[in-house]
Amino acid sequence: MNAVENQQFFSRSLLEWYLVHRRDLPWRRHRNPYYIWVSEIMLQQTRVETVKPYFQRFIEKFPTIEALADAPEDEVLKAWEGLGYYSRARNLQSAVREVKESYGGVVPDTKEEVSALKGVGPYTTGAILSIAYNKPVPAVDGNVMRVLSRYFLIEEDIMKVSTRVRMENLVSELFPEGHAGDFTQALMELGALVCTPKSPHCLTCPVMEHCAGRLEGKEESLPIKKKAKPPRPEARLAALIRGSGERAGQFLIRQRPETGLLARMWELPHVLSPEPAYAVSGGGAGADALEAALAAEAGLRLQPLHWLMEAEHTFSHIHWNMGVYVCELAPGLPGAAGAASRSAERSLPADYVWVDAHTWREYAFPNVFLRIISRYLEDSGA
DNA sequence: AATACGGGGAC
DNA sequence: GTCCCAGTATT
Repeated sequence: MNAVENQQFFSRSLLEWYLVHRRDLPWRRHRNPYYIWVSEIMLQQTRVETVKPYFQRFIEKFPTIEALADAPEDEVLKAWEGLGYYSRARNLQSAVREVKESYGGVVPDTKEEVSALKGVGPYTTGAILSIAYNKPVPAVDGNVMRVLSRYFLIEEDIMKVSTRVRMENLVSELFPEGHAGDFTQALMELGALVCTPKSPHCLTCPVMEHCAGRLEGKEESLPIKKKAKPPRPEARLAALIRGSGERAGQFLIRQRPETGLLARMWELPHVLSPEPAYAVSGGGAGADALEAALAAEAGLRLQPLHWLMEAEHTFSHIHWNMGVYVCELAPGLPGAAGAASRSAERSLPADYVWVDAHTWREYAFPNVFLRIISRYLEDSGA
């Protein structure tokens, strides 16, 4: 069998297999380019099972490009809460607004236009054009790299751009005439269901007999991928600042800046700590450090009351070890008991807001703060 | 080419 | 604990 015959065998077998084994996924029920687009953004670095409920809720809340374009950003972030990589949500809304303004609300169908949209890179460009418009534009993700590296025995580091480009060229040759969308999904579906990262199910694979990786006994060691750097540790101290007097039952949250980590998400006030929480472990040293740092940073005069908990949270590049104290504001300051509280309200930094056991849920928090606040409210019997 | 950017599920 | 997942933007 020559190379061309091998490619034809691969494409035809894979396509046939897909038409039988394709999963019934929410975004596969219609050929709505907006649905495809939303699902592809959500699926970046995120598993299908995680995305399903988010996708359903998101489409219910923002059924059309128009609806998403006109929504407040806060609501979009809230709908994304817990999914991670929140710039995806903000870029998606920004791009949807662009489609509304420049393309009359219709997702464009050329490579140039689609790939120019915010948050849409080479993979998502191919996914939208092939799945929504059945155009033969390659969509090479982790699944596709794994499948191709095994079947065609490609032993290049898949982290390298040059490898992804080689895979894209390969997929372009492999597209079966008139079936671009199904073929794109077939490649990913095989990677998700059969050609899995560990213990691939080769015996049920439709192209096993000509898989070069398996014939060489290398199916478990492919694809080749350089190890990622471990996240750097970062110790932090957080304050659950509860109100007293007429602010009883409330606590203080703040919104993160426009850019960087967890941009525009809400959180409890927290600061970098010289010592990890396990060294502080609820002692006065941590409370003192927190009080001093938050005074310097936000002008808040804290009165730490007691230790709440330790919280660990790992991002891809940072590991937070966070010690959390329950605090109040020193008397005479906003939220504290005392006559001056009304007029002193202005001295709260602009990005700080009081919430209570119900209203806090309207704000979008990263997971680690959802855990901390939930624990606090349980403990306080709210 | 390297790094920033979340979170969770499978082993 | 480790891996890595339907990646993109920025430097």
